[in-house]
Amino acid sequence: MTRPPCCDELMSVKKGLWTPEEDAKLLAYVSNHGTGNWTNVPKRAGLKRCGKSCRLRWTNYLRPNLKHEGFTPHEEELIVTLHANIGSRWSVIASQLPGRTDNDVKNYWNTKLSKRLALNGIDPVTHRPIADVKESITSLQISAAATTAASAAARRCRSPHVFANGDLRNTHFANDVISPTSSSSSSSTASTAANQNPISNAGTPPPPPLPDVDWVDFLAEDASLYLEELDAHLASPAAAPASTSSTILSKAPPGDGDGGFRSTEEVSDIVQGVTASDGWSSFVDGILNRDRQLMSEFAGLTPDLDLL
DNA sequence: AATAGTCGCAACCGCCAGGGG
DNA sequence: CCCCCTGGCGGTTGCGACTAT
Repeated sequence: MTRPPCCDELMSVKKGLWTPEEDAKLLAYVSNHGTGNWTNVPKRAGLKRCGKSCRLRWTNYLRPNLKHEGFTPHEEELIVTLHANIGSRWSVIASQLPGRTDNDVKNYWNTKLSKRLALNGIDPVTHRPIADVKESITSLQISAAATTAASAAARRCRSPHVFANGDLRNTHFANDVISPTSSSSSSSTASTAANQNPISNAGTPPPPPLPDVDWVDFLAEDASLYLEELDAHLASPAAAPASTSSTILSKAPPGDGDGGFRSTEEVSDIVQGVTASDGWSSFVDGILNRDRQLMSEFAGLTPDLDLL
């Protein structure tokens, strides 16, 4: 049943970093024959590499017109904005950044932007202020206490649940052992859940939390890593509300952390909004307004859901 | 100067969708 | 219509470079 490997494992396929000689061979082959039919590329180019590896090397490193310098503030804005609107669709995001690959964008997000968002009081998963998340947790706990009678019915449903407004308030993994070992890993886990199950039960009331394993538990644990910084941030007289901060890391479009799909046209609109904007505030306002408009038009619905 | 810890990037892995036979 | 191959995608890992002690 398992799919055979893309490369003949009997043949000694080299792994790891590419040498300049290998790069030269691949470049020479592609310049002569073009891209495509990657499975035959290693043999024809005289490389002891997997075809997939060749394609990746070309796409992420050797391809012409790739930028290898650092990301500009404008690119950062674009990444954060698009991530807030479409989630971790790195290829879509990268397509809006000339010279950048999805791997570049993904790495930059994972290593820099998500951490900076967290440090500035924005949950990198939902793009909402941590204060809102804290409030959600509190209200959830109150709600949970009042609705324990319904928990038996909810126990039968294993999918993460998201409120119709996009808030990820009550995701649980009844049969999964969630044991976050670091903020980045747990963030990644939550991100995956949020993005792969966007508004999975829109229109239906969220079930109450389960007493055994509740995602809020580890969210709270995870969030605690930077809640102190958030409190300090909010306590500071100079601190602006997170959603109006002039820094890139403070943007928090309301009610949309679901990673719901946006069409190419909508992505382009977002990009144009960033490009046309002469200031972060107007840019943010534009995004927020558009987000509110979309959420009101398609409350609780996403094309992903429509496909189900 | 040596060592441990952290960071960032490159590459790999597994899954999935689309297209062709 | 079905199966298989290929390419694409997102998540994860490995490792070298850098920094702090």
